Amino acid sequence: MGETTKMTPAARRILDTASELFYSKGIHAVGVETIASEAGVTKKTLYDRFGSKDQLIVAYLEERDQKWRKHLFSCMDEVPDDQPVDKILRIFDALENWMSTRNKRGCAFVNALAELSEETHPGRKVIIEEKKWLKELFASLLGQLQLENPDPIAEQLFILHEGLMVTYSLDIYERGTAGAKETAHMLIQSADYKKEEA
Amino acid sequence: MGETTKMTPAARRILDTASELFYSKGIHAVGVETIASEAGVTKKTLYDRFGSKDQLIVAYLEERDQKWRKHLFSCMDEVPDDQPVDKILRIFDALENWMSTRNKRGCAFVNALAELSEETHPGRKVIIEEKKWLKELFASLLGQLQLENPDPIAEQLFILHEGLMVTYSLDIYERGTAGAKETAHMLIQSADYKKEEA
DNA sequence: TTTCAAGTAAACCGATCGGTATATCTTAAT
DNA sequence: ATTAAGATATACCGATCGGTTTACTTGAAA
Repeated sequence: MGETTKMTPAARRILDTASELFYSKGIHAVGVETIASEAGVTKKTLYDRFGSKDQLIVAYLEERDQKWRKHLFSCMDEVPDDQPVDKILRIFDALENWMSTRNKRGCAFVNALAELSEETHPGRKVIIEEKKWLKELFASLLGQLQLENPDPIAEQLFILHEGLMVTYSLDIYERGTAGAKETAHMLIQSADYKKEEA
Repeated sequence: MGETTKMTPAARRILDTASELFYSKGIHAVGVETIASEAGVTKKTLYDRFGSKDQLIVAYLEERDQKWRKHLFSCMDEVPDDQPVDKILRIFDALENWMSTRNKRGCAFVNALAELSEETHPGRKVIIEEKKWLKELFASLLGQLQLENPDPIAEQLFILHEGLMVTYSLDIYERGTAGAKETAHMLIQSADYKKEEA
């Protein structure tokens, strides 16, 4: 199910239903029978459109990845391109908004990775690529500053981001993501700038 | 299965087998039949000792919690009680050691929480208590310093810890936990100390 | 007007799920 | 010597798992 592929109305309903159930109940805990009936569709239609449960899982992960990136960019687009520090901090704003609306059960990718233990499952690649992409996003934004060595800082920002995401569902924070944003700011400020001479 | 309860040899084998399988394959992906046969035990013995799969899951989580705390304390005990900063940093050493030996698939508690979606499942309490306990451990160690407001820092250390743990299995770090330890140190140093006057 | 993709309805498949039942054996404590 | 706990072996239970099959209907494009 490629990025620009138009889905049939039934396929759309199936994927929407599966996405919600996979995230809220877990992948293995939800059967195809349940998905089909909740979507108001027969099992045959589900298999005609998606081929197998595994492929439906992959479609779920790919679409969630797309939606998250889109949300992220729409938040970051509000800050001008020549202010990379603010853009980085905006990622944490985007996360807060994302979590409070459609992320009550932690990180969908981390959760899915916990269930997809088979090394060869195609869903794993989607997940790992998503994580690498985010880490690289931090790195490329830091790269716009004149930092001596942006990668270690990008790594810490990424860890901070992931930690915040997985622990958010524990409901133990009073200040939301504000604290993490301050930590992120501190991390950026702690970096050494390139020496201009030579 | 309380902390000091002596298990029968069969029960011991069952729990060991279940722990390894639950962690490596996921909870829902492993059936009681598999656990019993891998442990060299009949299903009846499993049910005689643990009552149900859910109770076996709880025993798994409780024991893993105990082992982790034991490991943590044995690492922290090597640094004197009057050096709380080093004790905090030692938590990150303990984490590195723990992860490289028995944590190749991320955080067992986060993974289990992803699969236990039912709000009433007794395993959820074990997990959430474990996370709260760790956050409080950071807070109490910071409390030994004369900090103005230790809780927000404890929160950030906790997020850092969790982020490192869940992302470790992605195999994208070259320096292991060293970077996170530096971030932790920076966080502690950033805190304001209590004003001595008044 | 024909054709074809998209859909419904419902039965069916072997395998596995968590859990129970019955009957027998071994071993250590009373 | 007797009892009771811990264990084995094995068959069984209804329910659900992912997936397939056959037959029929609908709607829009060629």
